[in-house]
Amino acid sequence: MSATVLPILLPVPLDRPLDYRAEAPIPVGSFVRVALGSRETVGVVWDGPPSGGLAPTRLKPVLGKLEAPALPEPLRRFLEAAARETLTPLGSMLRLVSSVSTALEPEPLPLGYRAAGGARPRSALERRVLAALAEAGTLPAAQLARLAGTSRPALARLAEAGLLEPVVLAPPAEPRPDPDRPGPRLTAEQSAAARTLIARVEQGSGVVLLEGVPGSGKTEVYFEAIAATLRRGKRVLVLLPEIALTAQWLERFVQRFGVEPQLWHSGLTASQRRRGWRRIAEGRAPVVVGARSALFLPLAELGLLVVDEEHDPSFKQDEGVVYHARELALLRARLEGCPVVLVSATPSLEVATAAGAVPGGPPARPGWSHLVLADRWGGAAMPTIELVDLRRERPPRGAFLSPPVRAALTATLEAGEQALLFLNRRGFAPLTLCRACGHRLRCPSCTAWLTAHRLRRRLLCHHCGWSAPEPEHCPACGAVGTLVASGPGVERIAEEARAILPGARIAVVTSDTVDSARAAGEMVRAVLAGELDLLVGTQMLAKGHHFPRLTLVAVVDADLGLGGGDPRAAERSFQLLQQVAGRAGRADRPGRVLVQTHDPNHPVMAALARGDRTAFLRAELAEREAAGLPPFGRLAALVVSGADAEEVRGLARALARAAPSVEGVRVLGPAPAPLALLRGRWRERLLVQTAPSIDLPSFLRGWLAGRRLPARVALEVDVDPVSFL
DNA sequence: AGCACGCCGACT
DNA sequence: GTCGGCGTGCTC
Repeated sequence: MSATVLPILLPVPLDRPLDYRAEAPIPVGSFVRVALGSRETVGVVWDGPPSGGLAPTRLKPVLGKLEAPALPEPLRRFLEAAARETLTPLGSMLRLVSSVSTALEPEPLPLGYRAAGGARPRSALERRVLAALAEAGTLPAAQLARLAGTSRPALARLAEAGLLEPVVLAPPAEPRPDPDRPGPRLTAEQSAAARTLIARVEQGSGVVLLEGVPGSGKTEVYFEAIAATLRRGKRVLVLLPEIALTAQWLERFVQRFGVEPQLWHSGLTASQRRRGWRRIAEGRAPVVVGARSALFLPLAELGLLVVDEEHDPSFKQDEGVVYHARELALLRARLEGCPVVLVSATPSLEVATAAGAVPGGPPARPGWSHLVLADRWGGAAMPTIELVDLRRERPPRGAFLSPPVRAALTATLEAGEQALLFLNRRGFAPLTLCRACGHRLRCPSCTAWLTAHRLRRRLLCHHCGWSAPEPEHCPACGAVGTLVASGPGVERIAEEARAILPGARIAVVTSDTVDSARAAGEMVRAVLAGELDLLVGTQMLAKGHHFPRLTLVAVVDADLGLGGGDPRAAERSFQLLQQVAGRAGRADRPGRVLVQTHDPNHPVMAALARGDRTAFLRAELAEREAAGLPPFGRLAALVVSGADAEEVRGLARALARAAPSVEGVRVLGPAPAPLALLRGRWRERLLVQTAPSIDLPSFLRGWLAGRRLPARVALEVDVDPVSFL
């Protein structure tokens, strides 16, 4: 009797597998049920020797193997590498893979019936049932019940009585995407780009930046790479920012491939997730399209990974397991042995640099290349961008729209066209203060002002969700009627626009007013149908949609995203403003973009006005190089947080003192984090800046190893932070 | 992540 | 006198 000892990885925050005992060996990668403490959980048989920390006789037994395909080897290696890179316990990574626990049991196969041998009907019902079966032979239960005018329980009774014989049916046929359906005719430029991508697919490696303005056909070009992958019998994973998973994208996919891809995003119901996960694990989904969490799906035989809207900040997951889906996509592709296509109209500085896409910047990294689609389909012109200097073109007292913007709005609506006012700030006003005593209303559990929301008549904290009705008197001095809203939010801009444009049909578009896929679809429909004249919205409006009648975009406060000491602020701001500008004039009508700023000489504004993205990237890159910031080095942010401010400060300081002194590593801080108080917890932040020669995750592990903080104090490590908030 | 174990306040 | 708060630590 030879019992086997197996290392089993569990979906709990442990950084190694635990040993269990089994009667017989179980293949590596298998999903198994085991006891953990007093509960039962599902783990995965891991590679390598058992840890041997406990004598085999003291080990708990494996309770059973689940009927699910084994976790493929490249995915296991990926989880290990991703855990190392993000300083996350390996077990926490597994949790991201198998969050759908019920999916681990196979779906019941559909039940059907056929007539039992020598069956004789003894009633009207039985005659109808047998008649229905006479032609087809075997029918699915639901269909038979319908045809015979009865119910499924009734059929079950007939089977019990021996009249019917239950049959396990084959699963319904799944239509597969057809790579050989004719796609749209590609231009010479697009075909050339598609051929390059196909060559990467055939070679099974490489990273390609596919850059092109909106409407240049990027999607159709990478569809050809998807087709080539399918012809080779391999699978495809496409990552998109959550909101870009639109009906429009799916429509184009269906047009090209004849069927819908397998979707994966947070909006799926539990049963859709279960079925989808199962399909993917069993290799029945050749193309999976999803948001960042799709990166952890158990696809095998991956032949191509696409990250569309590569620059989008929402690829960064910053709660729970902190990771950047684009960076981890590159890692997974390397371990799977497949190429990656990164797609964007406004590539991130990191990607542009690595792909050698910044003129005057460093050459492409080995294996990276850059493709540009320069032409807009149908020859639509890019809009012109004009700066409005707010120091000269002053808005009226208490208002935020300057005379040129007011005039342009009026003219656009009079011409029967549509306009968009962009301000990346929800609510009515970002601050409420007391005219009598100067008191400012702040969140009780964050270092943040409360935002006034007039539509809901409440004050909200945008950081923790705290909210309260608008008070009637000042909480500090008690004066009544002295509280005034200060500064602009989209609701206030809409109010101002209503005064300028009497009778105009105006919609406020933010996550408060458009909070579901259905609401978004309805908004898009209303704009396309010409039922709206003016949209006032946040970054929600910055991307994706094609509004042919929209010819004017005005940016209310272009300076908003700058400042704040974030090294990526300029880049992000430029990207966002460029994306917003791209909403104007997409069909045959020329677009006009007005950008209100207090600082027209700021490099971001100057580059926008000149339409000179290259010069901007080059200047930004030079600054990053001088400062040793990414992509010329790496950053990590460590945030210590807890309810006791003094304790948090002390621990953060002790952590900084314990940092090993290494050439090429700078540890800055601690300093109060930008939100020094968040959800009632005080936060101190340390920044780690390393030279390219340093392995940042290893340095962090060496530093933090064995350092224990009391459980009431948390340490969050963010490797390669995107935002510094 | 759960879950049990352990040491200090308001109750049948 | 106990029930239970959550702070702390372990899980093969």
